[in-house]
Amino acid sequence: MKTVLMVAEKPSLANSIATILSKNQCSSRKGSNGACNIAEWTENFPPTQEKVRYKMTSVCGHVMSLDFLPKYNNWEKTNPVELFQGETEKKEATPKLRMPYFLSQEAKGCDYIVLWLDCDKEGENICFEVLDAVSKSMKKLDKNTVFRAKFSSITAKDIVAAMNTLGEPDENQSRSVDARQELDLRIGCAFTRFQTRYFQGKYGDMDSSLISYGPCQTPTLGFCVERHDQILTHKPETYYVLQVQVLATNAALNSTQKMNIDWERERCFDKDVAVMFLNLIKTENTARIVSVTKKEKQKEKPIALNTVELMRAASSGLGMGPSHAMSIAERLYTQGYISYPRTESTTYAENFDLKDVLRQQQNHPDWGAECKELLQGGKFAKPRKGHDAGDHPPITPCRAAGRGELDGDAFKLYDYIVRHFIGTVSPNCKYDQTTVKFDIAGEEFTYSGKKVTDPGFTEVMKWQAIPPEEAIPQVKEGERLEITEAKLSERQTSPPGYLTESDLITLMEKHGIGTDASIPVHINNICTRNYVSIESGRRLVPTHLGIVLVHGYLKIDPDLVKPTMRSAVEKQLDLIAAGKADFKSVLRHTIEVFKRKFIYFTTNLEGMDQLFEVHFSSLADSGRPFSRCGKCRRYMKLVEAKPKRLYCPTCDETYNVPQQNGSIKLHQELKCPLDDFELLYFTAGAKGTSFVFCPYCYSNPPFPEMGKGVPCSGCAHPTCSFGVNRLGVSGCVECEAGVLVLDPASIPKWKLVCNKCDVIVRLFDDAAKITVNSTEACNACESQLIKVEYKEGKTKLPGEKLAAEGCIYCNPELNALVEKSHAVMLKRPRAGGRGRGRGRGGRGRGGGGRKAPKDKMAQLAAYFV
DNA sequence: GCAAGGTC
Repeated sequence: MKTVLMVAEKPSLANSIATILSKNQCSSRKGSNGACNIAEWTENFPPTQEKVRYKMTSVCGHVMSLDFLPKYNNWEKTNPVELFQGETEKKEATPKLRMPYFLSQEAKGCDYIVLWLDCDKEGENICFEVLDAVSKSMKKLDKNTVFRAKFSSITAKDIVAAMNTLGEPDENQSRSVDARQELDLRIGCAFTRFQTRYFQGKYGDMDSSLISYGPCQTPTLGFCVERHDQILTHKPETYYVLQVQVLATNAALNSTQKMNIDWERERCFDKDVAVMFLNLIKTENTARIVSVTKKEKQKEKPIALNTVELMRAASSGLGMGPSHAMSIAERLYTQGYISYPRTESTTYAENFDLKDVLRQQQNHPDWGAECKELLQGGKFAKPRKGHDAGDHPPITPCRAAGRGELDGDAFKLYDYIVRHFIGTVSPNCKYDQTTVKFDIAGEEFTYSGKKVTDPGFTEVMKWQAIPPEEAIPQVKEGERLEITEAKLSERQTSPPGYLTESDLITLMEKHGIGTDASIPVHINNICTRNYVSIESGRRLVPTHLGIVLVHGYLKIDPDLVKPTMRSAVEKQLDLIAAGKADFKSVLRHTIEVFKRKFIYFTTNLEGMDQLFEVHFSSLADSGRPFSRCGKCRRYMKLVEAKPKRLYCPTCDETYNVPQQNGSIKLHQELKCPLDDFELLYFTAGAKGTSFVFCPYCYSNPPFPEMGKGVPCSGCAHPTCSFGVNRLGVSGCVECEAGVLVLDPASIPKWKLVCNKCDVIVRLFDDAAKITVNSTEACNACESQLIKVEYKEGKTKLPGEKLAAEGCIYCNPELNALVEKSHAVMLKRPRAGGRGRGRGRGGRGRGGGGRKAPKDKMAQLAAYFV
């Protein structure tokens, strides 16, 4: 029997499609990468009309992603303009998943392949990534063996229809995605590298380690700054409002009611004119009722919920950021509480059982009553028609969850999704609107009120309810009401507020900036890059850095920040997708345009730089004198703003320092024997890691194997008293390559620190002195011997001994005073973590955990022999 | 260390 491999875009879809096509008769197993499932069954294959074995699996989004060749990785050596031509390569998008390998394994011996990727351009592109991965292991790959399934919803009807009308993948659409990837990469990286290096080399207080540019993030920032500018340029204007109060008397009830009526002209900017109107009104004692009208009105219920609306509601109503909301939604989905949360569609599938969803919720303490009312009270109303994007159905609840079942934010979001769903199948909210029109000396005034006749969906979506207003008194046309007060009120026009996150999402959606899945990422980006901060009410307030950047682009080349740029590029890409333009020529032309823009930008940068100068201080004026430079012997300054660094004003050079939280101090005014720079000591507190480092070597490793950002404990210098050759004790008890090195400054909480991972080994508390005997190793385990000395009265050695020398693993007296742990706050615990230390001491021999340290020492020392 | 796009 022949075999058909079928691939969907994500595991959940593979499961749904397999269940539908096999009529729930498939077996299922976990894939070798731990993320994907493989479902199998036997059934007829429409294109060839033969019985085949089906194998349905999936990828997890893109298999590959585009990047530059490694030779372009060095920011110092690569001129950013080269990035418009530099060679690129496709790399595995998520190496951890080993997706190409997984696909090629599963494709072995398969005769046909059916591609069930999402029916959009990205999906089409993933089709070809999949084909590439299986090309070598499938029996044959041609027009007769490769099929593309085109479906518009995940319903049995659609999926079966797609299976019966298989087509072929669309290379043009896929190529348009290739083009987009390449453009985004080249443009983003060129601008980002250029402006990061330029401004970081000049200013010391920008507090941002990366000044990024991107075709989506920059326009997103642009929206926030545009609003900021509107606020700043707003000039308050004084205007005047006529305020009139009349008295309605209800003889039957023997009651009166005061009514503030609204002037039809609303406001007037000229004081003299306003005073004239007031004087005119004052000529009358009564207001004549011209008309009383009552109209039945409706407030429309919502359309079905999609991702963007969910994010908006979460931000404005629940105070949750879009990223946070989506990660919760994802969890609710995988736990089976809601349907797939990433969708553009706002219309339910025709055969979707809406009432069944209501039935699931009808016993819920919070909204069960409303569900019953819809089901049994005959109030159920057909949902409004929205948009069908052909991707996934709208977001709906899948099963009932009690308040205690989900934690705080998860329940809040779930609560919203359920209420929104119930709202969509509820009647509209109906109310009567009564409007009373008045005439006073020829000027028109109105008073209106709403009275709810049927709350409809607002019963369950309470925040949408029409607030109860004062009832309209029983008044009649022609009646005259006494004017009890008439005055002029002086007010001022006020600026708009800063953009709310919800406004921003709307703007992004409107201009096609990002997609439902990437909108939260772009918003996150502009926050973490320190371009905007989120203030109360989730409003986005741009920082100095964000404002200066956008103003700079506007000065030099507004295209760089305008939202229209993205859509212009997408139009070009659509030509490729439609087969109307050649991939290569569109790409070449667009790259050329942006390269010119880039060159123009870099040669006209003074425009932007002038703005930076106003807001930021030069490197020379930043930081405090700290340690001596090895080249000029003068003091360098420690700049604390991100990225933390040392700057030598004399040499005009900067040097990297550790970026982790912790403190940096001078290390006993000692110098690196290689370059004469003063040594520094970094410590993340008593429980954290600590090490000695040379600021020059830290940025410019003296030995190729040392790498950047390596402290003295990783330095193979043969005689320096801080190198691994003098302070190294043994191989790390956990990681492969690390060596445990004595921290010579850790007195009295002595510790060994791994020079590769976050293991620390605390030993000999309160000892006065600890030294590593770098010439003598333990016969049994090959660790270097350690000598410990205590002051009188402090010793913990047996028999009140004041000093001892031996192996800290094999000598039981010493081993008893050794304790292993992890440095806190530096790394997250490893996945599937191997516990936090194994209690007292690394065990002696035979534990199998420790590696022979001597080889490593020998390797390092070999450099100098 | 850069982008944006999928998704886990």
